[in-house]
Amino acid sequence: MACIPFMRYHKVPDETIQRLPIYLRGLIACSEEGHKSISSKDLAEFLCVTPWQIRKDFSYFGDFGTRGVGYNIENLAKEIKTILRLNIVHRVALVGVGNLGSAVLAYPGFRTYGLQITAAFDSDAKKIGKKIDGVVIEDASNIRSLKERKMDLAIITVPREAAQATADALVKAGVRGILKFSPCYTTVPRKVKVITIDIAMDLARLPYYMPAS
Amino acid sequence: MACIPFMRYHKVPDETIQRLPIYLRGLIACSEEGHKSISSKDLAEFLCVTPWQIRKDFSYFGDFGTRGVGYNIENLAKEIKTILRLNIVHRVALVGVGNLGSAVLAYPGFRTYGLQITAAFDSDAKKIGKKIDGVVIEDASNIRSLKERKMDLAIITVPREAAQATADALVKAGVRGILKFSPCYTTVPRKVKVITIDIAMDLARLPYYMPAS
DNA sequence: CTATGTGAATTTATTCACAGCA
DNA sequence: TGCTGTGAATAAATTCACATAG
Repeated sequence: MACIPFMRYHKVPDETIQRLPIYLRGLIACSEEGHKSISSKDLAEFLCVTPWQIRKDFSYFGDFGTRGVGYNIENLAKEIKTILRLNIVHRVALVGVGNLGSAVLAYPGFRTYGLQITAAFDSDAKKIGKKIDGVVIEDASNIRSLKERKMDLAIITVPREAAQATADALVKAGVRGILKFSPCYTTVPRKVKVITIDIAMDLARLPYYMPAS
Repeated sequence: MACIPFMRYHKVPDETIQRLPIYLRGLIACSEEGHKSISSKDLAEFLCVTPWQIRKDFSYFGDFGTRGVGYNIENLAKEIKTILRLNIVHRVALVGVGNLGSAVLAYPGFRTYGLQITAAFDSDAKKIGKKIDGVVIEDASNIRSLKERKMDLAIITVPREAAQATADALVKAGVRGILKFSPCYTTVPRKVKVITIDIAMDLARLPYYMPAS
């Protein structure tokens, strides 16, 4: 009950957490179109989901709307940010400045959520000291400095073989959230959350849905 | 019943389909370690899932194991590939050769699943004709040629604003499976499957799981 | 005796229907 | 009256327990 803020009586499904950033993205888009208020019905239509799904998801955390009216967009966005702990700016470290790592480093989409990559590491001596998108590449052995730099979020874009060692180093440096692009399982302490994006795997399940040509 | 091959009486959960590539990845890894046969218990341990989950997932499609023994790795891998329609090599088109697109173009992980990017498109005249990872960048207007080139899988790595138009062009060219990195919803005909990878969104839900520092 | 395959039980998530408030 | 918030009903996925085959 007490360990997660804003949680009400019921346990929050992980699916709900996955949907919150979608809602946030939608609200920000609506806000940019100049709207101040929106009903669950309209937001649902905009995002191609159902109104009751939206209302149920919010109900786990509090009463954010006004009956008969709808939701104040700015306020609701702020509430979601607070739930997701995105109400503060997070500085993120990236390990593995190869093709994919460089692209992620330059990816503009993080700003929407108040996330910014402010450190990059690689083990290739030729890359150390170079600057990509304003971030100086440091030697991988410097990962340990993340503790005193108070950075606890990281992105892993190293080859599969190096993923476990990288995760170990990050955990040792106090990192507690990892977004990993390496296609493998990685063992971490219970308190550390790892989310894996496996690009090839996602592409690989597309043909299943495509009836024979 | 008839439209999806290998399906048995029960409806197959989408979660099962999402897990099949994980099993495949694990089997390939085991095979490379020289193993010929494996039990659901050992495979489960290796992949950090449960044995009954694995057995249940396979049971939707057929009897692939031998009671008292386990599964023949090579055979099971072949069965999964057939289910996912990965038993043939798929040629994939990529649209949007920016930072992320270039990285995806050079990504080595697709080979595991018999997927290869053999066409790349961009609307920036300065990029047309250049070669990245052996693939010549073509003008986006050439997307229409995908029909006669018999390519029905595509990756979208264009900015959000261009995603819908790109998807429209791809669908018009006969593409029926799309892996999209653009963070937005895209409308496509029912028969077309879109899988979205939203990098920022995945990073954005990490802080939720991290107890206050 | 071992490990699969699967109906049944359980748990979990989604959908509904409507009470309750502006 | 309109739209939220939520317990109850439904649907779905996971887990279990055991019959079955090698």
